[in-house]
Amino acid sequence: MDNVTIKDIAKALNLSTSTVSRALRGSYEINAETKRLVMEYAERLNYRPNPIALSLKENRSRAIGVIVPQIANYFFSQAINGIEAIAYNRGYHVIIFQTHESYEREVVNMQQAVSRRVDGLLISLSSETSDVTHLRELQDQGMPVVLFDRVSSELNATQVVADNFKGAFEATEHLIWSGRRRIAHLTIPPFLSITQERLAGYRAALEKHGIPYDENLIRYGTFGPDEVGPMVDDLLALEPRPDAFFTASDRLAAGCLGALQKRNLRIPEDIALIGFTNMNVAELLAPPMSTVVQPAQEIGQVAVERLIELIERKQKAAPPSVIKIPTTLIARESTRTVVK
Amino acid sequence: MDNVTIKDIAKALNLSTSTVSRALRGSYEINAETKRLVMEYAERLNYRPNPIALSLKENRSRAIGVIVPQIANYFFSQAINGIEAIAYNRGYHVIIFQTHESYEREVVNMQQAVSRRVDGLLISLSSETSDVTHLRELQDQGMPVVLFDRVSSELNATQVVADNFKGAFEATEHLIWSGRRRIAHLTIPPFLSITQERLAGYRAALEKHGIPYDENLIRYGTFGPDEVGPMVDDLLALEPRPDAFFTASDRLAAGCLGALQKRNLRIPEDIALIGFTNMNVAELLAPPMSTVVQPAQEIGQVAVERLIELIERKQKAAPPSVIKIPTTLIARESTRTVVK
DNA sequence: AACGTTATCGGGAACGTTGCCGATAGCGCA
DNA sequence: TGCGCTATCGGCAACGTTCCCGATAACGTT
Repeated sequence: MDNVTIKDIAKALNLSTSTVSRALRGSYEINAETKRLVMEYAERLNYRPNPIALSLKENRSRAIGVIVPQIANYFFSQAINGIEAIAYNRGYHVIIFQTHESYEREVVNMQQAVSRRVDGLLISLSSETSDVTHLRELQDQGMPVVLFDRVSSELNATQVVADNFKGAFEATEHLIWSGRRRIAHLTIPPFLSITQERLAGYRAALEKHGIPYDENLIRYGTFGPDEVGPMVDDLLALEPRPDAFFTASDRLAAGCLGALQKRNLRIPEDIALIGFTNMNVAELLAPPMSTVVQPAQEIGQVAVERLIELIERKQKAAPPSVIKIPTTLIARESTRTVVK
Repeated sequence: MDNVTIKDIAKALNLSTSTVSRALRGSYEINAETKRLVMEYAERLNYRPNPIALSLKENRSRAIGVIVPQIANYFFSQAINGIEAIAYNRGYHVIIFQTHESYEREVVNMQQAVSRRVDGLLISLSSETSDVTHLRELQDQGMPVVLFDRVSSELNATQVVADNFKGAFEATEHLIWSGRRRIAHLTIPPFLSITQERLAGYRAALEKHGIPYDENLIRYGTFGPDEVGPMVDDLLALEPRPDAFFTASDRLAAGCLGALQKRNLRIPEDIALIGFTNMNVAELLAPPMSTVVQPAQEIGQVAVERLIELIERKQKAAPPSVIKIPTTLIARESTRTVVK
């Protein structure tokens, strides 16, 4: 009852494998009657071409490797959702790898993806990754690579990101407009390009409104467990105390909110809070949290579209570029203007 | 600079492919010196065996197919997280398929997974799936299959689920203990086994406490968009009005919370709310939401462990069984006892 | 001296598919 | 009659790997 091969059909019908193969792909040089015979028999036996044999022959797998730090993360699961949907429609499968924020694991995953002969690679860098030579080598070997979200400017590859500068600029300006002037920024590791872009947006907004930039207000998380509490305490101890927190991720935003609640600080009266996030329950939090929404699914879709383009038109590929997907600011209770 | 094969090594070293192959796997019948030569050369050229060729030869792919309704969902992304982690350690890769709650898509995905020659299949049924003959046929063909979460009792396969009965029982009893007696249950489609189990737990708790079961209090969602609002309105119009909502999923719980807030109903004063969920921000909601926590990651881990066991010891496999992973009730503000 | 044993290696088939090159037969045409 | 053309099909190699079967030489044993 096992897998039917072209050979089985050939034997049963007293034909050669070549004939069967060509009949199945509707070649013009096969007699219509023979074609019908083969087709019917194949249908009856539920013949499915063996993609492994095809991969071996054509040296391609019709699979796309996706390397992300973590699947169980609002942003990445939404992005993968977008990726899978498009890939499916284009006849590609998606193989998932998690780095768990480990550089070493990222390299291993990359090698495994390569040895699996994926046709292309979609990657969002781990927070430990500061050196991208492994990816550069991969590119040099001709592997189509597209980065998304956690990208690196040191790589000459197509990159798809949210418009982090603009998003951060708007978030910061929104806080300023709502009366805050001492705005802390809790963010992710500094060598990630998205961190730098957001920081730049933050600084630009401060500058525009004549607020001096204070390095002490910036804190870099490391994705470690339970690190948000101490960071928050540290910031609250500053003189004068910050009157707003702008966080760079879901995890930091939620962590901040929890930490502030535990310390009995009122939001937005004592401290305003806005996050860079994809949480769809932001509105249901206490208080409803203002957010800069990253279009995670769209980022995934655009990234995989570009990748497939690279795969299928390898020669005359569009030159590498950075594609920015606009973010949306949603103001809620957590950044309400408070009259003192 | 492309992929080195065993043939390249053989040619360069003036050996046969057989010798190289055996040298690389450390066969005893190869001269130590030759072995060293081959190993060193392979190392230098960064030789990696082609897994596609291996797959073709061994008729296995070292890949596991995972079919879920949606990746961008707290439960499933956590489950996939657990799956990937274990699979990675056991040398398997994970290929993701989404059904988007479509039966048709589920069948197609299954066929694709088969034709990709996955070594085994992990599946959580779509909400449209009432007929499981496609899976039964798959099993009959000898494909190892493990179901998780959305399982079907009509299939003689290993199934890994949360202890839905006990979880629902505890949730309901918790509501009763906190003084509620008219408890509505918003749940998912009725032909899913988890729905039935939860409903049974709910009824058992009611019965234990002498509360009559009222069919009108049960509402079945269909995963459609914006369906929660009308369901809530409908329930609120009942006489007497329910004093508690027990929801069966993240989406329903969050939807309920939002709908109740919009209708200016106080939680827990007017209505208590408890969810079956995996949201890690439940504590940060307004009010902090009581939940029955499903161990999503553990469910994924156990499921993939069983699957790999099935794959690797196909003959003397453990008989199919239903594995229940315990849930945890976390009581928060949303179900606080209210003194009237 | 004849034979068996051991150590070491090569040849070739096989996994399933495709595609290049032929092979054959029928037919039209000069 | 002989040539070329077309329609239709088969043989074979190739993709990268493993493994069964031999092959060879050196050596020990009777």
